[in-house]
Amino acid sequence: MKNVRNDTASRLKDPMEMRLGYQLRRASMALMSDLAARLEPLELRPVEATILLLIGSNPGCRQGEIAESLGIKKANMVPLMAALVDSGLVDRARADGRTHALSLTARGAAKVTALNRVLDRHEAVFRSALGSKALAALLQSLVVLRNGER
Amino acid sequence: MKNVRNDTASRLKDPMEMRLGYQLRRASMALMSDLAARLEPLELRPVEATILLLIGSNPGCRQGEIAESLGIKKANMVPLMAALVDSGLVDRARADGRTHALSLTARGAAKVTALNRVLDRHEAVFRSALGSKALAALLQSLVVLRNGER
DNA sequence: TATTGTTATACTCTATAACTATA
DNA sequence: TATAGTTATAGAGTATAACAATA
Repeated sequence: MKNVRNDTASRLKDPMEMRLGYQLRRASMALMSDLAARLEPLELRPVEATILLLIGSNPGCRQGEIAESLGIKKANMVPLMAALVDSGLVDRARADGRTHALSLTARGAAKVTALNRVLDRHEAVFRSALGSKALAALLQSLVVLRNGER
Repeated sequence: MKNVRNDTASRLKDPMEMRLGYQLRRASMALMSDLAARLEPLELRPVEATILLLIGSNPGCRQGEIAESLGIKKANMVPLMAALVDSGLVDRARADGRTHALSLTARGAAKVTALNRVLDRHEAVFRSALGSKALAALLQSLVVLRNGER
């Protein structure tokens, strides 16, 4: 016997069980950690993956637009984008004197193809755990939470 | 006119719109940021708040149990707990030579009371945006995602 | 010998202010 | 004068390894 207080496994009583924000965060962490592990073979982190997807869907976009869309400060985009350009996945073409038009290179596009396959497999696990009805309701609720916050 | 591509506000097309993990993370961030702002008057960060709640519900628990329950490495609990003890919210009583029994001080208990009021107000905003049926389904789905991850 | 808490440390993420060069 | 991108930097958050005291 390991513990006096509790035969099963000394689990603490959890007062956050009914707290929406807490459960949301823990669920999000579970998915993020699964995703990060699955992206490792592609040598991508989750942020880099979302940036590539965004550029792929919006060729010619600016760095600041991506930052705004992802909720990242523009200052923090600099090293992220530099890494993607350096590894030959993103092309940065001068648009005017202060803006760059971003697009995927051939290697970047191939990476996005592989990436989407990984994402599909990643999501399949969790989608099937929910069922399609609960899944649709969940996605809907998440949008409400994200937009109705203030 | 600000932009050539899009009259409205130059919003990028969002390929992550249907991605569960992404929406989960963004919704979680929205709630976390609202919560952090509401906790500021109490001089608590979200982590500290959850630690206080956990100690309040599990008087006599060990530091390592809290770390495990919250998914925090025990090494990172040290400065967190030290701060809570230093500010007079948590009492650390020697249990045996290597463990401490944690409990709330009177000030800590009062803080938790105020904290629960803040949490209730915080959640009310988001709960009412969803409706009680969607809310119950959401909480259920979050638990499934968190436990069925592997 | 395994466990609890600790130290030291490094790496990532995030936030702010100030700068440049262009528009 | 405002904007896009950049630099530098500071603060959180998180991860690992190694250690002391104790069980």
